[in-house]
Amino acid sequence: MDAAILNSNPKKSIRYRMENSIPPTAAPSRTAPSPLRAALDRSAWVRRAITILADDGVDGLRVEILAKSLKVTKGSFYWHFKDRRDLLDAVLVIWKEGRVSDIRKQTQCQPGGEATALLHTIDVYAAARNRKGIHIEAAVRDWARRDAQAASVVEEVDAERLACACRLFLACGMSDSEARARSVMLYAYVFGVSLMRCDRFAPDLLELKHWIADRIAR
Amino acid sequence: MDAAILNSNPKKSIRYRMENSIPPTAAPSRTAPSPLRAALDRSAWVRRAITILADDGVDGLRVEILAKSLKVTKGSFYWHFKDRRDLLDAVLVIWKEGRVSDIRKQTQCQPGGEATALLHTIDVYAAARNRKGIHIEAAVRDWARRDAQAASVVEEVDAERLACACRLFLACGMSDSEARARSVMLYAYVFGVSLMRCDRFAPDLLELKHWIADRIAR
DNA sequence: CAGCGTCCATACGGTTCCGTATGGTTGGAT
DNA sequence: ATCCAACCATACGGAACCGTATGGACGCTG
Repeated sequence: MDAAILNSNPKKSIRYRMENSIPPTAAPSRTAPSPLRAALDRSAWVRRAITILADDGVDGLRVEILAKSLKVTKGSFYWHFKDRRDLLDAVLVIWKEGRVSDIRKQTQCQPGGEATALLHTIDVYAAARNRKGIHIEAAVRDWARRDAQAASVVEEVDAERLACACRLFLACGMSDSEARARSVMLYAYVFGVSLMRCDRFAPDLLELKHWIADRIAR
Repeated sequence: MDAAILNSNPKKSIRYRMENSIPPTAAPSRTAPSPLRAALDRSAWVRRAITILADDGVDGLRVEILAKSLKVTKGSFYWHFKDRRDLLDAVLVIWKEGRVSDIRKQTQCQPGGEATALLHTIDVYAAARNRKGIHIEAAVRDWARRDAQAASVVEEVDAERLACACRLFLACGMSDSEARARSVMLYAYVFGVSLMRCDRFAPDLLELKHWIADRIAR
């Protein structure tokens, strides 16, 4: 609701062939044709970029590396994107959309099922199985420490997640301040475990996590 | 081609200064010579390197940037360090020593004061006041995602911290598994809050933090 | 078939950074 | 006075990348 940043810019699909000042004249022609070798589109570049981001961080996300990863040259990249910054912004938009839709899906529940939905949310987000998502999350958060745009996106995602959790806590009958405190505790814990290396300290990590989740949610 | 023969210096294979962090206790006559412009030593380089690491991450820690930050050229750097990796290893050693000694200092207490020591530890580590330490922590942890050496150091630091907290919980009379679970929850929370941007969501963050700390430690 | 838009390859100049080679300066020991 | 070791500057080759310029292949359309 309060999302002030609406990304409804219709001119976002400008191709960057030349710096001619002529905007695309509507171009109401049909969708992408299908040549024999499937042409890459923006989303394919962004998807692969997110994979590289997860592995190597923002500073490791280089256009020539990315192009080589897609078996093309950067001549293709600069047709789809104005520059590297343009790619990074697109990555942030896609990541934000995915995180917002995901947290809404994870926290939706029937009336009365809020407590189990909370435990489910903690379980999903604190699980080590979704390693790629965790790596992306860590990379974006580290990126946000030095980039204002990334910081803004992280803040919006955090706000959405906190609001989703808070809604569940409130539905469980908690006070406003307790619901907010538990929400902060929930996500702080979830983000924290993804950073820690406690395998040696806690061989029974799964049981510990269940104990902790129970203590956060109830 | 035969220019090496003209050089009368027989040993020129190693130009950079050896020996890592152990101060030379031998060589009694060798005190610090004080030229007009104080010469840099390894620790000065490492200290400044950690500052840059906090701001720009590992990938932003470049030897030419670092040298310029110290008002010298990299010719000086390569006298003190074998290469960039040598500097990074030294950074890890110094960081680890500092974190281990710090957590031991924070968690030491008189018998009977374990509960307050726990609250104090949470308060110190979750406080946003030590911003530089948080940034270093985040940078090192992100670094550890792609570097085995850094990952090893992070693991050791985490193990030491978990052990320190666990000791306090055990002294409070908790069972072994509960003490370990609470330790994991404590540090996961502490690391997590340092990553979150919840100012907008929780204007009364201090009260929330106290509520959370009480719930973790008690 | 001629023309145009789409998508990609190639080539190039420029910047940043690494690591090495080598020379210069300084202060203390001999 | 001289020599040496500590410490730093300068210069260089090479690699990795960025962004631009330009042309080519290919399919669609008039």
